[in-house]
Amino acid sequence: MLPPYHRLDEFVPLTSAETRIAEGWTSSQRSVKRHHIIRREGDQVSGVFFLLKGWVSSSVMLRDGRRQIVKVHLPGDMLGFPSLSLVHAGETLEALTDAIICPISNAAIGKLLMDSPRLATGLFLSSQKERVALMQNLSWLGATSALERIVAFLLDLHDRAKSAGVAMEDRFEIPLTQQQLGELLGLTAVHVNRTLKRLDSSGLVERQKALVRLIDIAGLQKMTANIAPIFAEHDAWARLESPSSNP
Amino acid sequence: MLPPYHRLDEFVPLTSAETRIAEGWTSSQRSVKRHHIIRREGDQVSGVFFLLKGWVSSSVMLRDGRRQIVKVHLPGDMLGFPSLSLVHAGETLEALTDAIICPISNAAIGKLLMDSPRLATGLFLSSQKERVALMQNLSWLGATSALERIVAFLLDLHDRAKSAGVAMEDRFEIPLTQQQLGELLGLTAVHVNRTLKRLDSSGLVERQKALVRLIDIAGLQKMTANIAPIFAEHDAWARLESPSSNP
DNA sequence: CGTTCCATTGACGAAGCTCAAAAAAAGTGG
DNA sequence: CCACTTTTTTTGAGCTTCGTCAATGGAACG
Repeated sequence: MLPPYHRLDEFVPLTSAETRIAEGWTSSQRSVKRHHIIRREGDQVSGVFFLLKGWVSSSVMLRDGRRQIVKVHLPGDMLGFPSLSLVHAGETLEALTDAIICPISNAAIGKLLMDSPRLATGLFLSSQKERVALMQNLSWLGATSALERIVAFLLDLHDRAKSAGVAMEDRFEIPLTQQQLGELLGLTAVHVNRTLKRLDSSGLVERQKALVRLIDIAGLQKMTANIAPIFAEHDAWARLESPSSNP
Repeated sequence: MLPPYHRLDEFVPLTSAETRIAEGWTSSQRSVKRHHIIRREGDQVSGVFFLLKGWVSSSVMLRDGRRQIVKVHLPGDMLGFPSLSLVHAGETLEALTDAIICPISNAAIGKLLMDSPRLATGLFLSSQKERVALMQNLSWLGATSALERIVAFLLDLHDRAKSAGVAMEDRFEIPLTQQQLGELLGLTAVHVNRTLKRLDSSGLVERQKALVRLIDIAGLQKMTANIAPIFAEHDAWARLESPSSNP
């Protein structure tokens, strides 16, 4: 059975047969420990994963050892889709916490794309949404200060974590070291630390270990007003009108 | 008829019926002048576009006026797909040169996704490839110097321009102002200028107006050795094995 | 032929990086 | 549960890259 936070029918209502296919993914569950590399950049792409529980990072490595975390995945996310277009994976998937993933083979994805157009459309649109998120992140890295970036990240992640059911109304745990935060935001760990300290002393945020409490969300949002996306309603989505789009 | 540089069957061989659908896209061609805004961020999403001729940029705007160019599109590219997941477009499409685009309606895309699984799979994988490119760009912005970034961009764009048939073996025209280059690479126009001058004087590159000549491609590649993707063969792609994947 | 856009350059300032070290926390084997 | 190691956070000092502001000349364009 799919967890309550699954988002497969976010874009397209599914038939019951299609829902069964999606539920079938969860029949093979794999537990992975924190820090475990689920798939390394360069590995053969044998399929993708559905993230049932836990947090997973997706990152790109540079030859000199630096790396860029490109996405922090939460329960309900699909992992590894970009690499479907490559022979060798272009991203490393690493468990940030103990996690449960459900492997889905290339063949299963291929069959789905051929035989389940509604499900395929859902995955297609969900991938486009990920592209929008990447574009947004790109604009953060390219055009904003460290403080804006960190605040924007906290707010965005908090929203997503709430949707995924892993955050309280005003607080949540972020299983990322400051080093990793830096790799995500394009900053050094030292500068992440200084910026977080500055945030602490502003009184808008409170930290105890990995637990982050957003004391004044409105105040934080004001800080990112300049860099907020102009249009990004996350609650309403286009439907592709088509004669056969209702089950 | 599709231009020779179309890449729709890069991932999946198409049936002749599907090829006809793709060719049908080019039946409605729209000419747009340089600087014309094809679609502005926030506009209703009525469809996508196939870029038949010319260069188009895709950018994200921040409220304070700064903007981030997230992609420079070349002939043969599909434009506007990410926004299919949104009601209001999340990206601005602007013609960098005089261009010819072919509008494709939401309904046509919806029909295609429902009725032409092979074509849909091609679009799906091509979108995943775009995600990989975005991830790569993210790592450039997050973890590299201005010089590395500019050189990496020149090499990457030159490759793509050659594939699209708009570049010679060692030179091509880049219809971007230094301001736009800055918006693409997360730098100020002033710093782009200084860095380009530095490149000039290194003798690896020669510029006359928009015409750029890569004098020593191997030397340039060496400069980006540290930031080159570890795995990124652009000439071999995964096939999703499936009983029905051969026409 | 003036107006506007674009490239170029200089002087200066600031955000963020490097190096280094110490304190705190987390993991580990017995 | 304790000693020990390793990782992570925190802080300081100095430096570099890149940004800001401002001005000039040249090219493009109506």
